[in-house]
Amino acid sequence: MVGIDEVARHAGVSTATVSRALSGRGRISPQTRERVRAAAADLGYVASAAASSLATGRTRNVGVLVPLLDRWFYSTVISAISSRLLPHDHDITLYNLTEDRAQRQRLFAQSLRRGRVDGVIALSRLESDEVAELLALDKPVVAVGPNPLLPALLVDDVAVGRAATQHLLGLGHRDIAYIGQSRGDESDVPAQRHRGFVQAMEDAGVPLRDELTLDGDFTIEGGRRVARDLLARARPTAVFAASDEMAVGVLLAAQEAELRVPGDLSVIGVDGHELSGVFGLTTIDQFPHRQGERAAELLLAELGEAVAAPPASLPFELVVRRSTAAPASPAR
Amino acid sequence: MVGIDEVARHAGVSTATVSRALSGRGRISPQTRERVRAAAADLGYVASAAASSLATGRTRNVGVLVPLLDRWFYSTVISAISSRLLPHDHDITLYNLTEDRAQRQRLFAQSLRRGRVDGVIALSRLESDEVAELLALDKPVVAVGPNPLLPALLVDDVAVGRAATQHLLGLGHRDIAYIGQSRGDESDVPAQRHRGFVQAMEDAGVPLRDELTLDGDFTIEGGRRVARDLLARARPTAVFAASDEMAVGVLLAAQEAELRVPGDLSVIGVDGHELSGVFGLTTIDQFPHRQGERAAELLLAELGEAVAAPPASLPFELVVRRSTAAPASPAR
DNA sequence: CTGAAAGCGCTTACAG
DNA sequence: CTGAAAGCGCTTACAG
Repeated sequence: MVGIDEVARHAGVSTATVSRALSGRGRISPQTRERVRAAAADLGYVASAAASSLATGRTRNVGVLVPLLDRWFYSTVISAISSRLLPHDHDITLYNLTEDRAQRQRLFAQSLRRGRVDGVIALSRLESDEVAELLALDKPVVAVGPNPLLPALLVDDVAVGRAATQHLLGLGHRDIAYIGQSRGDESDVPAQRHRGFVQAMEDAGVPLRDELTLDGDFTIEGGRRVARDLLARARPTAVFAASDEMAVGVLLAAQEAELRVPGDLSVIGVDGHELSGVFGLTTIDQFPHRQGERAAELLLAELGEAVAAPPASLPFELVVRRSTAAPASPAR
Repeated sequence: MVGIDEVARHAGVSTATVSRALSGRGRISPQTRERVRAAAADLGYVASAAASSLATGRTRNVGVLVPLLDRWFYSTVISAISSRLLPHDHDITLYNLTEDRAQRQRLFAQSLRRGRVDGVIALSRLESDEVAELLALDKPVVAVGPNPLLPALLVDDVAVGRAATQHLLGLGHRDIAYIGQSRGDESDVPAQRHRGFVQAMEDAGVPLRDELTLDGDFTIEGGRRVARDLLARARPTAVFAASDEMAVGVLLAAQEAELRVPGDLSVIGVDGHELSGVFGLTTIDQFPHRQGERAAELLLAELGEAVAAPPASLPFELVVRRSTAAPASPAR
């Protein structure tokens, strides 16, 4: 690889001048700048990342902490982050956080402290000691999704749960089952969506029934399994699944049970997952791509690379497709 | 961040000794090593990536070139790469290659030449000028999937196509439709799978019928659209879709057409996509997770971080589920 | 506007 | 086994 000295020699200037010409920092005459640029282009010179980051303290690299790389939501967000960072010439290094505490410990104690990143975007939910280590880095951090103690980009998931439920209530449903996830604490996304469900039901004066609240672990299979059980023993007219993947599972279970959707059963999900379109699933879209873009913009702003976007809660939107309709009127 | 000087002072040694004690390179007395380690641990010292990579020329970082981050196959492979690299203390920086030629150009001409990576894993198909720039880096490169001119990890996709077709032929099918993708050159995965299909049909002496060879663009929607058309005008007893996503689309189209699977129509896909299990789809699993692991291992070997795995073609395997069966015997 | 020189924080021959 | 010192390739006050 050609270094800055060679460029300096070719352009007949000092390395200081080369650096200034190429970085745009500091005053320099237009002619000199051009001469240097030409020489650099000729030689195919690109400044070494290690050397310039050692000299400046900046890496132009962002760390992204992700729990599961091969999940649609996360890969969509990462893709969006990448697309926003690229124009600002920032790279992404990916840190896959497993459940393995020791491994995570090493990530925070070692990897992140090597100074390889200028800032961090956390898609993973972090433990409080991890948050402490992260903040000790003294670098900008942006979280996507609830992450106590960290500046986070949030969707109002209580409102999301309410909106989904109100859609069903508005269609005339009263026997509504809820499929979510019970473990995790109160600030979790699943818990928030459930709270919205409860609020909407209570507001509508519809009594909650325990046997219609289920745990589907946020996968297609989980949704299907739970719905299979449910439909074998109860006949709700509608199901609100707290994720599109679970909702697709419900659709499959309904089909197995020979129930028509939405004739016999309405189903609504949450996410705006790519599968929701395929299955004609009504959903609350939470625009994960936009979440990634916003996270990247926020971080760039904190890094002084862009102007700060106005802080705002993340948007969501009801997308009505063919999986929801008014309940069949009872035989009269 | 605390630097090496501080550790040296605390341990009462020179920075050279600290470096040796921590890196394990060079001879050092056990006592000194321990003293240094203790001091480093106390102070929470971690060597700066920029400084040590400037000094050694090694970054302990691997670049991964990916065409589409939010596609199951790629995110699965990346996840596997990450899991293999982590134990060797190597990070991943992600380069998302879009279709935008100018952007790609900048990636190869600038980003990759900054010296931020020790090697590259290419999941994207590269143009020949891009390959040239990549090789000019003079760093280890491993490609996953066909990539002319690059050392590549390959599944024998002709054999895959043959295996899928032979499964259907073996069940007694003769009217077999093929859904793939026609654009792209001969070394492409789609073209290879198609060749396998053709070979198996010819070997079995079953004439090929043009009207049963279709283009489904490798998405669920594409597979569905094409299968809808197909089933409206022809009645193959089986469909071989060159990807699981297209095969799922076929399943959905069959359902719309009120055809039973496998009673009226057998369907086989390729990939081992997570959806194949959900839909009971017979498929040829190509173990993408293993592909990522192998790619990482190969690269680590070239970087001198591990012993070379024996080079071998990547495995695949027929997974029979409930979407394939013998054709219904014609009414007698 | 430009250059000489110090400095960023490590690593590693070289000497001892 | 250990240390002093040079060097990795940039950037940036400081002087002029």
